Amino acid sequence: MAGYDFASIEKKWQRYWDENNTFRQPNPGEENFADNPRYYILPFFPYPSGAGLHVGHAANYTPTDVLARYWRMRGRNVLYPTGFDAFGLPAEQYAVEQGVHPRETTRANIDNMIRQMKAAGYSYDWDRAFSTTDPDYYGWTQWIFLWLYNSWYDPQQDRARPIGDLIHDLESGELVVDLGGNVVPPPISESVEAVGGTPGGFYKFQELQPDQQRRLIDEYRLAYQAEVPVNWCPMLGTVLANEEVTAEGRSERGDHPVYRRAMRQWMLRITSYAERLLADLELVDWPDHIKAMQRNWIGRSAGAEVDFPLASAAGDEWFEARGESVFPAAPEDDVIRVYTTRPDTLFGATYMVLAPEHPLVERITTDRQREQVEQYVAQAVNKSELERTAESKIKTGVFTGAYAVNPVNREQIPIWVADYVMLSYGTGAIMAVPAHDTRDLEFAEQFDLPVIQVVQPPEGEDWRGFEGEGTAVNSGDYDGLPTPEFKRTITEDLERAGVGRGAVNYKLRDWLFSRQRYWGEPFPIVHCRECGTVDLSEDDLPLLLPEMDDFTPESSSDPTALPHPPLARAAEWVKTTCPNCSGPAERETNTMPQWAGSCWYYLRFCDPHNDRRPCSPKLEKYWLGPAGNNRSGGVDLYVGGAEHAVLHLLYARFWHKLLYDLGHVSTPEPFARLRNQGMVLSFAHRDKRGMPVPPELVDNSGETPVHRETGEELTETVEKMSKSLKNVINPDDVISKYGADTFRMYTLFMGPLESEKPWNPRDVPGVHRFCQRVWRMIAGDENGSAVVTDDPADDELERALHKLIRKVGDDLEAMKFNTAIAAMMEFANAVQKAGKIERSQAQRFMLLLAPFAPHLAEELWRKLGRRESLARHLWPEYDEDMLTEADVELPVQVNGKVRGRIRVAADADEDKVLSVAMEDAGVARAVGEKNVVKTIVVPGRLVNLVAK
RNA sequence: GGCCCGGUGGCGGAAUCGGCAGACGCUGGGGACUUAAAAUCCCUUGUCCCUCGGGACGUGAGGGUUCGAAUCCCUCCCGGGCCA
Repeated sequence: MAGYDFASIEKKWQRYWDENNTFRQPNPGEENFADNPRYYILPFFPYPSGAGLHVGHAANYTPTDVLARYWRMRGRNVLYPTGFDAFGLPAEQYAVEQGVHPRETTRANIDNMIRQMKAAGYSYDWDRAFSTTDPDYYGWTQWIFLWLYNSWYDPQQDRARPIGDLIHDLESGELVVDLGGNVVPPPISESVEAVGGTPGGFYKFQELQPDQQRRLIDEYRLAYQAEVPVNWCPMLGTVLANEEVTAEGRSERGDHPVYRRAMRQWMLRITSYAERLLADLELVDWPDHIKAMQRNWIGRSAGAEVDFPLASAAGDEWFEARGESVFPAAPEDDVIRVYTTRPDTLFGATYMVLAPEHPLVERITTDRQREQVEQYVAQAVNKSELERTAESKIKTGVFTGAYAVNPVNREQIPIWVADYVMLSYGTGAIMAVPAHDTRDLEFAEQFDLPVIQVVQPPEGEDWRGFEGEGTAVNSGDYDGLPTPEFKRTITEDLERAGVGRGAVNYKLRDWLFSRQRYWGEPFPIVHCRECGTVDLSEDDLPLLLPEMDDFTPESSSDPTALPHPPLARAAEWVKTTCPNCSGPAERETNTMPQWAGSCWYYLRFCDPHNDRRPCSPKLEKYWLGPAGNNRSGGVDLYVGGAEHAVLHLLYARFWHKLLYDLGHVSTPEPFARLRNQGMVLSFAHRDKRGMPVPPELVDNSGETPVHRETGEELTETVEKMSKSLKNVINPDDVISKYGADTFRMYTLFMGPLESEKPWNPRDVPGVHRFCQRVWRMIAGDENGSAVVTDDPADDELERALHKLIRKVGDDLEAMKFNTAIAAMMEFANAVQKAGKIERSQAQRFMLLLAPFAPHLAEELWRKLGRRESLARHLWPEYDEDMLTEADVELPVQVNGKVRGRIRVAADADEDKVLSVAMEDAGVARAVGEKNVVKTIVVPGRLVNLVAK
């Protein structure tokens, strides 16, 4: 009898699965497709790195693999793919460091990760795998970008539409252009006639010059170029997203200084979707905290926009004129527009603040203040947003010398410049109400500005700095109104007076979509001297990255250095002809950010080889349409780390909604159900000096861990795995020592999917022992023979097996892998005790074990006389009658404390149960001389007697 | 500061429609097998008291509701996450 040789068993079955395409899932319409209900389960695909797979990946891939295998055995068509998110800064930096082209490092890293995934027995459909760096894939990423570029958001229909529709509506006069350059429906005809033929303040599209027309259209595209303040990192030679910048204002990657600079960049108009991204969270089954983070990030607030005219420009005439017109779409040049969530505190506005980048700053600053203001602005713009919003008590700012008029009481208030106000939030200017806003109060105290109470807080609270709701005071006729009512009333009044209107604001900003790096998707865009920015046609995709020997970015320590994208050096590639006029033109040399490729990969997996579109509508409907419990449509189960709670998940939702609006997908949300796996931590040991000690030098045999060589006592902590702590667990090591099945089982047995838990090397052998025990049960070894028999089944064990079948199934569907394994261990212990297991019982047990320890289960299945793989064998059924027993044991409590146990028939009535309970010796002793005044019988659970 | 999640033996964790706290695994202790060890198997392992029958205490702390609370409510402490 051979022992449990996991290494050869696992290799054998991995080869078998590969050779037999066991996990290949045909699409509808393909050969061998069976018309079954689907299950689409997707782990976040990995970013291939030189370090390969770590146990954090396994915490995601193992549970999803178990479920994929389970649902296959439940007769579903399981779409269980993976791929690689391989463009971006980390891969490129790694390549630069290795001096190898990123294509090659990426390829090598992917190959290594595939090897590791196969070694862990993951049952992906490898036919569907791809990398975001494959031209066949990124061509379609570019294709989606073209749709972003060629679409606009129609607020009337509340959806994106082709840009051609906008042009059509403008040309036909269904839309006109107002003075502020906004596309609006034409004013109602009477008012047009009232001013005599030409609608005052509006242009027809045809009245604009061609280049004006082009600029207007460009302003409406969902992908557009704009001069925006960005995080410019000259050492990396690229701009960075906020999340790629640390709190200290340095690059996450490499820790280089990052500067705030205005630069012309590609942006995606995700803000158009803010409301729907928020509202549609209702449709999906996601963890509450992830939804909360998204809501937070979108940051919807309702309030009012209010115009404060400059004192120099505003007499009574200004207010009269406003009273007779409507609130303009854009404020005049001598008006400061603010956004506030608290219009009820307008009477407490004692000063105003402009963001340093606000265009008005330069114009309104008086000569006396100019030098000071300019100095201040110059230093403020280099600060990162994080530094500026950081909760520091010390506020900075400079008075401009100018004043504005508060529209509610016509009082003049000073205008300051301060960096605690962001240009990108609201209108870039605020009215400061120091009495009821902490930051305004800190600022006012710093600069000795007046503080006027306008909200009376509830009893017992200090009004100074009170930000909650209360009752109005010092607010003229509004005094006495509760905050919510005040807000409503004054918003209406402001609107009537033409100086304000209700407004909704979002913290969400448009998505900075360009990077000055080599390793990303090229933009399918050319710049033509005659035609301006021109998009490539679909037929020109994919636009391949040019071959470059030197792809390194231009690095500089000079904060004023200009970005030089590496692609700009590919002269041959850059030089092209304009698709529009055939004149000379240059290609766009920015590349897309790392997030682009992951925005739609879940869709491509449905139809990965399609060369005519990203995904056929038929396959999209089959794999992603509403089905069963999944009413919203989208991936049935998406599992990944919480660190992508906002960005990836928001970006992907945004792209999906665009594709939905344009009719390329049939549902509004991409991921119906989302779960986060918890982080895997690891024990770290340190000696007295605090130096990390690697695990092989730690002796755990005593009470406290000691150094194996020096005998020194070590401290033990649980921390994130890191090279510096020497506590990284390498899956390859675990698999070679214990096998993939043990590796998988331990990953699941550690604790619940969603909680963070430490990898404890001392616990792994426990799970391995279970695998050994199962092996011996069926195969036997030198220490004993197998206990499988063909004798008739033992009734008690049969009942235990039925309970196990139910338990494992229920736990899998609830994703409680750890308790499912515990139950299988209990069953194995019961078999051990019984000393035998009937063949069909052993077979059914193997089916239950198969999703968790597939190699072991396949091998033993075969040893039990089955010829075919069990990967698609039907999951065993349990019999409801086998779950109940004739007798039950009930604990009997006296005054809430267990004093005895009784055995009664499961269907015994209350009187019978009570009479048996009273006879129990322990119960009788506890009741003693007292009288039983109340009895509680919970059928099947317990008996409680209240004695006094 | 706000919001969310969590706190259970020596360790990871079970048990949450209120019903036997500590399943399962690890660790520790004892034993069997062995010349010995490994492997395997059996017993035991929350704390304290004990006349060995049992008893008291016990799920971060304190209070409450209830026949009964790890579970529900209130106050507080600690840890983690997100946002300010």
